[in-house]
Amino acid sequence: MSLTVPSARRDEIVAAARQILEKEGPSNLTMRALAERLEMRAPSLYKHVADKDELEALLIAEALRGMGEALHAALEGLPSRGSKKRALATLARAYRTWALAHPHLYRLATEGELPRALLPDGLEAWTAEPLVRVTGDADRARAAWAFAHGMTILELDGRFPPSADIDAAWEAGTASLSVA
Amino acid sequence: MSLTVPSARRDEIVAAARQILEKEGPSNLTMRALAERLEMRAPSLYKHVADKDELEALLIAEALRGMGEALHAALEGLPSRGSKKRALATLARAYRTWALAHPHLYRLATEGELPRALLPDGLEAWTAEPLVRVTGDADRARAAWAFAHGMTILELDGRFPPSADIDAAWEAGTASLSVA
DNA sequence: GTCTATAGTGGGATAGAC
DNA sequence: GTCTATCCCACTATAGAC
Repeated sequence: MSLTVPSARRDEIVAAARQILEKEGPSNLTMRALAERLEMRAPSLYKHVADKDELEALLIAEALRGMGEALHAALEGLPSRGSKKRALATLARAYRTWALAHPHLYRLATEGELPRALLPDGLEAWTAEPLVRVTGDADRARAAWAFAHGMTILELDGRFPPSADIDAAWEAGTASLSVA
Repeated sequence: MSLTVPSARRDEIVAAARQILEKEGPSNLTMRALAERLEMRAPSLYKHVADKDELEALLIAEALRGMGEALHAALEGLPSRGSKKRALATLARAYRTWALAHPHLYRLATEGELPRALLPDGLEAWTAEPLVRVTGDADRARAAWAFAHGMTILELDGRFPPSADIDAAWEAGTASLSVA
């Protein structure tokens, strides 16, 4: 099965996989369960998708598009000559909101190695673009991304104690991280 | 098998498990492989360890102790009235160095849920203590921890492009994150 | 405390007929 | 493009003898 031949059936498969992933978590996303939801037999899936890795790459691409849309949209609502610090906080809020709304998709797209060879060209960079624009510098963008990802994944993993004021920690970070 | 009954044999099992984990990664740490390394049969392991979860908790405890030692030691070498900013950078270096030296152990201890019920009381707090001391505040400590964990896990996962100047990103973050 | 034997579960993937 | 049949893999964990 070649990589990028589009097909309506395949889109249905990816949509179903996404539903399973988002609602039941990664351990329940098996080729068998996916086939069952589509009312077909598992071996038939392999006529549409090379293997599970390809399927996951298609989901990761959806995640990157979704996150990218959220981040680009967050910046659009802002005055173009406004405070960069404020823009960073806005971006951070959009990032966290998207991740908490799609925790399994967020994890899939941000944990472990990224199967770059299976992703559309330029998608990764497009997703990250708003952050680079606000920080004005690749090093600061990476620092800000690391902070946001760290906060997000630690929250998703239940690493902060119940008493922790997570909003305040985000605030402490975005207020002090340097921007352009 | 009760939780905290110490035993020499169990220490050997944990040590062997750690070797496998560190050298061959988590997917190769199976009860079978562990038994094989110890020249015994897998079922015999269950006389010493309740199950794999308990074994992993013992490894996580080792990781937290190791990281904690590295962080406490890093602060000891510093003048007690020196710059907090400088202390934060020192701590960050120690954190990163430890993680890169023990990537699989680092992942085990920082990814996913922490099995707090199976860990020694106070260990988690002791590991984090140096960071709280330097930032002087729980919110800032969490922000700094999120930054450090984000940088580390993104580096371990190969998320930064080869062209990225990871040292510079660390520097950008630690220089701007606020301290006491 | 070690063994043998094995249960029980689940997964990804392929061959070949229709 | 779908099916049936099946393979092959791997793992955790238990029962019961010694």
